[in-house]
Amino acid sequence: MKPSREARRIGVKEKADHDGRRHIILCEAARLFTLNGFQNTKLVDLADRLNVTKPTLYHYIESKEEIIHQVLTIGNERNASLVRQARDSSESGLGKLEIFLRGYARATVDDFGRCVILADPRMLSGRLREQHRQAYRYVLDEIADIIGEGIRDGSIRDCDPHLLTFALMGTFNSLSIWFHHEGKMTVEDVTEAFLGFFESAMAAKP
Amino acid sequence: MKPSREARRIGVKEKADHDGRRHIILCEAARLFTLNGFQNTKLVDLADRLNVTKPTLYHYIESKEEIIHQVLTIGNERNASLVRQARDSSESGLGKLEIFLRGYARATVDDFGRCVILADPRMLSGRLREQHRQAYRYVLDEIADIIGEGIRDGSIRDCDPHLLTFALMGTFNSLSIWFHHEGKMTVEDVTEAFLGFFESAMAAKP
DNA sequence: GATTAAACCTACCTACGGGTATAGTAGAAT
DNA sequence: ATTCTACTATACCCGTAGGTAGGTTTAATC
Repeated sequence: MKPSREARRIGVKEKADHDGRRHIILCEAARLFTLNGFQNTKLVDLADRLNVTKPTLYHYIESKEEIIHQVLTIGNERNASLVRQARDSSESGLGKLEIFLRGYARATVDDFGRCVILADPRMLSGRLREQHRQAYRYVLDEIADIIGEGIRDGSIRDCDPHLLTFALMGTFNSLSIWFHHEGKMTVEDVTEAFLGFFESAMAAKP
Repeated sequence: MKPSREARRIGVKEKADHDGRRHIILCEAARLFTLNGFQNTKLVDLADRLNVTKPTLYHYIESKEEIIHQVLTIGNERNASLVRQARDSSESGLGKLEIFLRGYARATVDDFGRCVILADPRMLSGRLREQHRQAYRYVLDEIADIIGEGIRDGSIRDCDPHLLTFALMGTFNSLSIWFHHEGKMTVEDVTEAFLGFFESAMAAKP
């Protein structure tokens, strides 16, 4: 007497092909990771959320580590794309930096962005850890480059570009910890306030 | 035929009474936690580092969770003490804020300080998590208070105290991730640079 | 309506790591 | 010497969670 499996096969979700479902899994994983942390998120939890059992997950993914890695890759990719978008604009260094930061702030408060910031890379082993480290590093270096450009073109006050990068990223990354969409401030509000705080660091002295 | 236990009982370390040894355990734990992460630090690793076996550890501590909690408590205590120290000085709001931040920067790059920032409180369960949350929160609220005081006494530019707190703490907390004592800059160097970045946020407009 | 491939499930294996039961030793006090 | 306490080790338990073997359902296709 099978328990009347009426609407089975809903599983990972009605519509969507293999890759589509795989992506749904990653989204839900990112959500759970930010919600409960990586180590606290069991594969069964993930499966449950998708109305599926664990082995079904393994139809779409190779291992838990792969899920984490994929989530981080998606996040890193987007950050990299934001950085390119800023860099390829025809603004001054300062302008590019602001373009990036406004995009980054928004990215930082969604599930993938949060994972990138909150994930402890030591969770990953060997090759994957190195891969993530490089992707993360790439963004930081590009920002430092943009800042350097701003210093040269006179739009940003002279300073150590890497230090300013760390300071800015530190501030904006903190969003992923304390910012919640239910609050009274929007990400945009906070972003403008943050940019204001760094006014003197970023605006060149006459 | 016992394996010639020459200098045994060295264990947790020659000199030091019970509480002393307990503290040594916590120090080494903090070191390993910052080095390898919490979840990646096995109790056996900790025991090994102290030339002791796991059961010996349990002579001094109740559980792994207790170790983590104690480490966090030590870190939180020190931060609280820094905050009080700043608050009880007779400086302006801005002066107090700077006193705190200079102390905090130094605290942030040692093992206990790093644990406080890098630890995922979700690791702790129930009461302990709440306790840590409150201790952490206390520091943030006090800083916001100090900033508020600075705004009122005219030493700090008008702004949302909580937002400035998040921005500052975000920047300084990032130290615990990327700062290494082997680098060419000292914490003090970085601190002054960071304070410079926030100059316009913190210096009141005339 | 039989065939097939993708999707899915039940039931299991296994490693790992926190924690313990138990027993033994060192040294101080009696 | 005996005994007591603090300390340490060996050997084990056991829950948990990642991962798998192998069979079943679904739905599209012939």
